[in-house]
Amino acid sequence: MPLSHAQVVDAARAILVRDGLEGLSMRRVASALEVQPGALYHHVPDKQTLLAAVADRILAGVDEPLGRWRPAVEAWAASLREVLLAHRDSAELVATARGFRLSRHDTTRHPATLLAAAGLPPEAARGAASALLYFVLGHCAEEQARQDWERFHPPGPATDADDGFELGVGLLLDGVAARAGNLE
Amino acid sequence: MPLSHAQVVDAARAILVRDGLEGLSMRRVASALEVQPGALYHHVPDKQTLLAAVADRILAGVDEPLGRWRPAVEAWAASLREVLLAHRDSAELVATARGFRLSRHDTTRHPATLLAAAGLPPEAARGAASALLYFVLGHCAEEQARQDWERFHPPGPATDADDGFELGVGLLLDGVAARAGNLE
DNA sequence: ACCTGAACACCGTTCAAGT
DNA sequence: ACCTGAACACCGTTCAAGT
Repeated sequence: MPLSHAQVVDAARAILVRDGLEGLSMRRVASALEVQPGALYHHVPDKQTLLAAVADRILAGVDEPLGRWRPAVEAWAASLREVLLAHRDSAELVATARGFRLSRHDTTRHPATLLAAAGLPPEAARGAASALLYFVLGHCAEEQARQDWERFHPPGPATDADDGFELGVGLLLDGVAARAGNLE
Repeated sequence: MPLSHAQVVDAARAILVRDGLEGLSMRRVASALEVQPGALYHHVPDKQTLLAAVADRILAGVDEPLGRWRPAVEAWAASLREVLLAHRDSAELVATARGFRLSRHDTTRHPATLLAAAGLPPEAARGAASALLYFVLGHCAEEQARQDWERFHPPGPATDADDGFELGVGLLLDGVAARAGNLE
């Protein structure tokens, strides 16, 4: 039975979760699938595209809640964070993959829609959704870098990551509320 | 005349600006200095530490403006963006180097001080400063990824990056204003 | 102390040859 | 079409040996 594209992406995702981003090499994906490295290139054009596919697969698990704009956006942000924290190093992976411009997944589409419904002009809604995404990625990358660090080093001083997360989202949404016409 | 730590960091920074982050290898730094790769390890323990030193050197150029909190924080954010945009791929470099936890530079110290003076409790001031940093890094990483892309591909649809930047900073600072006691 | 020369254990990617 | 085997052009890092 020949290898499929989905199997390659899945194997890569499994290695990411087990060994982290720095352990995710084409050769290790190949060896996990018991295949020669060159065989991967029948299913994926290069490593960048494979990483983008892994990022898309992870992001596919993010909820797209509806309802009153503020709780819905807060739930979206919380779901994004939850999905990222469930996959080691995925915040950095997603940030990196965004740079390649090879993603199919449009991460900001849903929050931008919610913010436009709140009364923000389309341009501002997209901008605010991007700002939210940057904050969540930056915050989760920091959390995951700390987790990676503490795999091999003694834990540093405890910090409440949840509080910091809610603060950042809250500040941005307060800013939105101040500018949005429709406060329902 | 023997090589110095500063020369190694400078050579690395020059290669970053010319060739980008993916072109920045220990072997290229060595060959720019007309030295064998192994020679670098007398001045730097490993590549991660070198990257962190380059990031610190770049961030040393960021202004630390004083005065009324809101214009001062806006000026800090604008200066950070300016410094990042002047060094190819530096937003991604700084984000990556932060993950190593090898930096001497405390990027959020100054804005956190300004925000505390604005009336935010110390914990919230640090959180808001981090949120600002995440936004600036994310926004600049996106700008620089686009610049890298357009080195070899036709330009995509024009977007106004300045507007997006001011929007993000404005949303966060509106949120701060809503929570800060001292509005001077 | 500082550097060379050479090696070690890896990378991503390509490609003729086989089935 | 799909994979193997083998190669190519790179990596980061280490270390005996020289000065």
